Amino acid sequence: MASGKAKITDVAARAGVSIKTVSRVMNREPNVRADTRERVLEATAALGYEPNPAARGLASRRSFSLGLLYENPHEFSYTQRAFDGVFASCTAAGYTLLMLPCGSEDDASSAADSALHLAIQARVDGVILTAPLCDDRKLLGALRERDTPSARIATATPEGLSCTVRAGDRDAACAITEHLLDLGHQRIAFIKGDPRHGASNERFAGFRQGLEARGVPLDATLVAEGHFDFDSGRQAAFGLLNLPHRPTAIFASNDDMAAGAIAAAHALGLAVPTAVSVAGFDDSPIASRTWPPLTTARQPVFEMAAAVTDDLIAQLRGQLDTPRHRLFDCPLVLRESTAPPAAAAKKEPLKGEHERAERRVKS
Amino acid sequence: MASGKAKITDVAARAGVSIKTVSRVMNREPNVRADTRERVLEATAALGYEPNPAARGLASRRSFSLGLLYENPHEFSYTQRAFDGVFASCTAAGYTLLMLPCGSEDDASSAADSALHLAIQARVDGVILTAPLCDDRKLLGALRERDTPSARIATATPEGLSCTVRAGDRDAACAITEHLLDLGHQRIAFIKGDPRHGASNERFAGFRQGLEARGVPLDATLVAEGHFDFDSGRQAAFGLLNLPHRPTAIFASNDDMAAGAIAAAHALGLAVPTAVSVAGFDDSPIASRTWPPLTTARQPVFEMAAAVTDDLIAQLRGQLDTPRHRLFDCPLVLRESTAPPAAAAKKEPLKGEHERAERRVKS
DNA sequence: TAACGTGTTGATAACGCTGTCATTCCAAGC
DNA sequence: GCTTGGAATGACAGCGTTATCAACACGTTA
Repeated sequence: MASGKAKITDVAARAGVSIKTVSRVMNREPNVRADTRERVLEATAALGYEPNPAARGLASRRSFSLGLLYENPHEFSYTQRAFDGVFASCTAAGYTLLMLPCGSEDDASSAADSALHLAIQARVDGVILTAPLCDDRKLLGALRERDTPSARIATATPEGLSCTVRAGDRDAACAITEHLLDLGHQRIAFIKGDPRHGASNERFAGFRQGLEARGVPLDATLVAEGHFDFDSGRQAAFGLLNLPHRPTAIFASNDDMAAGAIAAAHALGLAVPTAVSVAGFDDSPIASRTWPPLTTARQPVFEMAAAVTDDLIAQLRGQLDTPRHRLFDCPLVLRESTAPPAAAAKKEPLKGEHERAERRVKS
Repeated sequence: MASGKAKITDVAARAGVSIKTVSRVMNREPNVRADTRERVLEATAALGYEPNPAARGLASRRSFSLGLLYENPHEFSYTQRAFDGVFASCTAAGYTLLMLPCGSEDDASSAADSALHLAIQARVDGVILTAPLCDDRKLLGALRERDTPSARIATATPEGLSCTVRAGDRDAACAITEHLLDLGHQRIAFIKGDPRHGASNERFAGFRQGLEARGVPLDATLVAEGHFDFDSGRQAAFGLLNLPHRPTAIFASNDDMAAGAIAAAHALGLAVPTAVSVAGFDDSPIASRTWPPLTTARQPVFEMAAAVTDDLIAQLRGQLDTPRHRLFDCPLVLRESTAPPAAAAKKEPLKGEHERAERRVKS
């Protein structure tokens, strides 16, 4: 209730115990009699006592804070969702969280450098790395050298001493591909993601796996490069949709690129999904903001981030002897951007759009 | 170069000075001879010395960190953009930054409480408040009580002891309205924002001002309530576009709602901008990801956040005697979601769309 | 009864830095 | 040469907590 200026000696005096006992209570250490603990808690409440984190950090050589390292994110909502998950776990465990953006534009080495500098300067107890930082060998080596525990989100190498979490990218990409095949699509284009992300390879592998399972050959002309951002998705889709024999479906390996593909289709006067189906990946906020909303696979970023943070904190507390490697499923999310290919699509793509629009007006 | 374990005594020994002199150099204090400073800097570099923030904080009674308080943001990219700006200024000034999300869903009082708790626990030197937290009287009062300096982004009350920054919402909204009027629109609908945000009133005021300047009466049936999020924008637009005598343009008071309005128009088979023009506000990332991309007003969130952070830090350093209140212009961004009203729009809205699409195919 | 173990508590020394104040240095003025 | 004053530097005491280790209380066993 009172001003936040009480210190541990005040609490100790009021509770009639030594400061060490107060410290024990605050840190939930064992071997404190129940009634003593009660008295101390009463005193802390009455005085509005909050331990001074600087003093705690200095004496214990820990900072009780973690750093979340990320590169300038391509898909701008991913970091936010990861942050929310990490923050939730940090708060529950009494840790504070620092977001540590790392310049990326230029070269990857500078990203690693700035990451390190930030982490060292902030003296965090551990860091959480998002893709593609989590697979940067130089950065990982430097962290190991400094004995900074780390956890990795969406890594390509789910192994080693640090806890990791990743999504079942391959299976989900395979499921999306099969969904498109089930709808009757035979010419399915794929837009790859940033090759530095481990997920990119996995998703492409899932796409190929899905085709193979159905005996549909991979057409290399229908595979385009992208970088997980809207513009690269739009560019790639323009190229694909201008092909002499264009695809009836585009599977972009994330939602931001899928949104770009939709924009490209619109710009070309091709209705989605009537003339061309589009699928994404992640179920990020933009997936439900496009028109039509995107069929995608839901990557549970919040849950993944929270889980791996729990693991890292457990590791810091010595409650985890061997690192844990988690895998989360990405359930298919069916929305309106995918549909069976129109038989007449190649000849009169606009017919479908017109009919569809009319059908919906005043709905 | 070396391990990050060097302490100030090591540096002092190597440089042949006292620890106090090292401290002076590290803190850029005056009255250190140039060659002494050089020797110290050489030693810090050689030893890879990084001051221990906990010890610094304990001794100086400062944390060298700021907190960025925000509510569960309606428009998910705003916080990220603000964060980037605040972070840039913090880094430049040697401060670290804590993001402090405050639960909001339920009641506003709990948001203020959780905000306070976070800020106190983290012992930040100051906090930066985003809307609508920045106008929460209870929160502001509690901060003042605890002598926690604050800065406010997008406040409705640009006054008082804390530095503030806001956008010229009214003027920009007026400019957008005039843009629509200039295109020939007479029936312009407006979707209001979350009433707890000061910007909501300002933008609505700007809309009315624009109409008034041109002598167009305000039609109350064309004003809908929204909450700055996609869904409320879509809902509101559905209502407006289903009106017997529907508007030819919709001005949504932020981009997320405008994206919702576009989705509603698409769902009703109304082409944008041929059958209905849509304008947003903010120029957030989604503004360039919709189809068609949004005409909007660019709110320079990064610059605003960076500027107010600079001001707060200057205040903390005692370099600013009276609080500074900044105002940033929001330039109009013309994209493809606005166009002159189609003469035939009311009778055959789909005609325009069809033609437009055909004209664009293979472009 | 004495010795022992276990659970509980406290006295005191760090932790690595900054603030305060004393001291030294050195050039300028008499 | 001696004094003076401001610039440069250092000695040392905290800052508020945790860690270490000693001390104590109390029930159990020999």
